[in-house]
Amino acid sequence: MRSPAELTQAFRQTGLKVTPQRQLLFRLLHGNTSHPSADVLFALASEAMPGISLRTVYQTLNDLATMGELQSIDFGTGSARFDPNVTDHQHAVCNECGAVHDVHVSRAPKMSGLEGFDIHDAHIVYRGICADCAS
Amino acid sequence: MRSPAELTQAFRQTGLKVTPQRQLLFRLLHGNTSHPSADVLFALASEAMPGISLRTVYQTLNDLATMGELQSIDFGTGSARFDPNVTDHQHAVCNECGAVHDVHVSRAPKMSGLEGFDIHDAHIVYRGICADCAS
DNA sequence: ACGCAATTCGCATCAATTGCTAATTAGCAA
DNA sequence: TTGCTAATTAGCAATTGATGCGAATTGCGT
Repeated sequence: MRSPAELTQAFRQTGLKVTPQRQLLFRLLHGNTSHPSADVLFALASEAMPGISLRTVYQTLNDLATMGELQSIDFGTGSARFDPNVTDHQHAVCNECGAVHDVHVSRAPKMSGLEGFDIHDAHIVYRGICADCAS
Repeated sequence: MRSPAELTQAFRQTGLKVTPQRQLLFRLLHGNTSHPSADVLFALASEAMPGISLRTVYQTLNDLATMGELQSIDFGTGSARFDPNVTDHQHAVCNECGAVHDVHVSRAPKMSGLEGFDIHDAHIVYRGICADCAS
């Protein structure tokens, strides 16, 4: 995801308006590696801006996802997680605390057993116990 | 997942009863590689047994999952998919028709960038266009 | 500063799944 | 075979994450 300043330009160029609510979400998401859910972002946003609507949080997240500025990922944890890191990477999910960490793999593994499938992308999810929960 | 006959034994040994509804689901699931949702299974079951409850389908699927006879997988398609194949394999999901295919990878790729994470398992989801939809 | 289209926000709605419970039934034992 | 008892069924209510809707508000180009 680009910086709040760059997003402001991008939104206006697309015909979208830049409201205080959106600016706040830009700031909360930029450089955020915690893979927050909409609920968590709503809680964070509410601290800085009491009265902001959960509906607006969803709206802005969807706009950002549509623009390719962040990706919405379903880890099966009940609610979607949002990741402003759209570069090539994978995820490790802790079975204990639910935290999602960014990881990298050398290269995408080849699959076999299916002819003629045109692969667009591959997502890998590692599950286990993170360092914090192991101690 | 084991055969309907073997499951019958396993259920009784666990103190669970083997009802006609469950026997039907055993048959519908055994050897099934279509990764059906609860809804689809309910539709199939309803053909053979009109009046069967969706609640019962969920109940039996949960029982089977608890016993390790099948796995419930969330591909982010809105509803859980059920896979009676519990051997080591991965999945390819068609972005066009939503079909889920079983695939295999030579070995799980090593991840880097996260120290002290104890990996229990890794799931890989390939997304793209299947052979049928490409033509 | 104006005007219009975009946005906000609260509420209703939706879809997938689970909770609850009265009526039924499987399966063991006599 | 019969009876007993705990498990199961089925229908409906409830729950949760997310979206549709619409009136009031507000960005922002002119």
